Amino acid sequence: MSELEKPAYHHGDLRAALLDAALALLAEGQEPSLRAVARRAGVSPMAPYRHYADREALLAAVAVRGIEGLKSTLEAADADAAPGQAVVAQAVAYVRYACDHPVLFRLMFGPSRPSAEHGICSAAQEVKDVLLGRLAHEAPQRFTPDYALGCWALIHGLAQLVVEGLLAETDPDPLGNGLIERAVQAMLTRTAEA
Amino acid sequence: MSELEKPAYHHGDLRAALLDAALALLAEGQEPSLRAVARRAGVSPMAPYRHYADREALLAAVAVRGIEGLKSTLEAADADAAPGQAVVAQAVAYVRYACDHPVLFRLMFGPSRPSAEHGICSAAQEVKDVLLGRLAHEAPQRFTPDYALGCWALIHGLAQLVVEGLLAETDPDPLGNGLIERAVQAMLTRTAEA
DNA sequence: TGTACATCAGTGAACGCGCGTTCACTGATGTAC
DNA sequence: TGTACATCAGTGAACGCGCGTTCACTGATGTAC
Repeated sequence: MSELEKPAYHHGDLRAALLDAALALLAEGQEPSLRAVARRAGVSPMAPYRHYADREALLAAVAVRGIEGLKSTLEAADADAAPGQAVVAQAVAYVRYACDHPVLFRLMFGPSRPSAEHGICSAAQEVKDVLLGRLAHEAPQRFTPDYALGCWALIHGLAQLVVEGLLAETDPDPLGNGLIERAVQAMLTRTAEA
Repeated sequence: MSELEKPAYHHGDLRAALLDAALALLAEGQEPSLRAVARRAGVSPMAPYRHYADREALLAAVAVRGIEGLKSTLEAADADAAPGQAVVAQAVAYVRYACDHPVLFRLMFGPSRPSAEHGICSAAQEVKDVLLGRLAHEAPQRFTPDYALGCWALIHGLAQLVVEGLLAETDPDPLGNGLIERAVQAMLTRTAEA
């Protein structure tokens, strides 16, 4: 029918379509400006303002979606992991997610990330909880808030270093050659220092 | 004399002055665009092109200077640290440096960081070497490349999380209340897992 | 010591760009009677 | 069931902005003879 040919004046679910458009742009490595997102969604530059207060609000929604995606990825890795290997498996999944979606990853955790009122802070904390959830359950005696933060920082730092290419010169393929696993293993299996 | 009043047509050391101008802008939290840097240095928008090929080259020079600054800070912290506390002391110094210069820190390690040919990759690796230098010397048996990368990632990740405000909701002052020390300590003093 | 001239280091106007956002609008939808 | 009208969801032209970079230039410096 002509329903399919002529784009409806009323889009139906432009709100979601805008999010998808932004994610598509990010997947191509482009910064999702308001205009670019609207263009991608096949809509005039002003249309997004019906659904988002401004540029920041739209990007915040995208960032939250990215964090949801990371959480799902971590949960899947956690479910598939052998006993005692949950943290290492999730670390690899974390870094891979960052590498697969570098621009999105920066938006989620980087400087252009919109401010706290959009709930990104707590969404990020949930990432930490997912990361450490199984460990807290399996080995509660060694699980402390400080340790949890340390693990998150370790994994997040690895992801940052890899995604920004800071290891590229010495190590071109840290996911492929097992460097990530080994670095995490090395940090988790140290004996007491003092 | 009038030497001091009228700005010389030939600046003298515009190259260095441009770097200082960029750092001053960064210290104020502004992005140093080419035009803004020139403006700040009291010079026409085109003047920087005498000294830097383009925007990227100038920012790369700024980033390298930032990395030098971080290295000096780490070395000072290392020198002042009690035996066995070098890594923790340097972690605190690392995070503090990031908090003191958030925009510069992002430029050094973030998405806008110019690509590898400007030598930032290797400069970053030197940061790792400074971080782990004393440990390699004091306890060579536990020092491995994997462990070194893990330590760097841990500290770098903490700095990222703090500077981007991702801990702000649960922990408003992680440097003041010792959270950083405790998280690093917790990671370094674990007993073997398997 | 004086002069001609090449080179160096800056100026300043202008370009085209994409951006976020404003404004007044119009076509489509839904609801009350 | 039909109609009037409010509301909703989009359009499209225009704004002012700062940006990186181009171009042709000019004033200052240094060097060879």
